[in-house]
Amino acid sequence: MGVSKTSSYTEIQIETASRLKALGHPARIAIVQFLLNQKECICNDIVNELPLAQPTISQHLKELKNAGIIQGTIEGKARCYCINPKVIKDLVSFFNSILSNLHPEDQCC
Amino acid sequence: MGVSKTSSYTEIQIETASRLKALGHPARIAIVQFLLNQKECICNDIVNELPLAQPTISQHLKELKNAGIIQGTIEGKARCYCINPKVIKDLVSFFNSILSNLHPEDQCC
DNA sequence: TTTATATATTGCAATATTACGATATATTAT
DNA sequence: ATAATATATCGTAATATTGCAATATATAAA
Repeated sequence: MGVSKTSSYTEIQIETASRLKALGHPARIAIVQFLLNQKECICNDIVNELPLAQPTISQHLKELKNAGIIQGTIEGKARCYCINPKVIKDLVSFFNSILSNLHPEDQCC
Repeated sequence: MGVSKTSSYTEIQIETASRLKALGHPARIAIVQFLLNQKECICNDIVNELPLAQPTISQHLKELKNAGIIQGTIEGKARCYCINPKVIKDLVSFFNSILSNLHPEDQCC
């Protein structure tokens, strides 16, 4: 993605961006929404649900995991992924703090 | 970003992903946070605030604008950017709906 | 032990992103 | 008209992302 200057951003800015970036792809949004509806959440099920090959799904799951959006446990030959509520709560807080810092009377456009 | 299969995602998934992607970069998070503290929000001010050249800031602003995160009006030789509250509210709803669809008792990890 | 099943990793091609210098455009000031 | 200021656009190099076939790994079944 070109030369990224991460040096002068805060840890929180970098972490938030990384989480939002992880969710910034339709396939990964779809994966998260699919996981919401599953008790048993196994990669192979997702492969049947999305128009993507198994390695691609696996890669997307890895990115969601690296960003902390999902967690996974090994269950025999299967994996069980689920959503990490804390990260989602953090993101709600992030956007709510944007909303509460908006001053409509100051808006110039 | 390689061959992206957008065909079989819903409009909402695509739109949400596009907005989150726009916010998925520390510079753009920083820009949004900077705009929150400004009445007069002019690109040149941001250039002095961030470690990025003017064309790069301009490009990031364009991406935020394309994703609907910010709006801009022309004020003489300056631009006035501000945040679009509706999009932020939509994102809060998106994450809240994830939270409300999480069933802790079903979590397998 | 062989086979089937589920997922991960590797390698690679196509494409997107990031950043910036140079330059264009457009407004304001002189 | 000319110069100064503010922002946008173009072109391009460096790097990241996306997707998949091929293959590896690891568990379970026969």
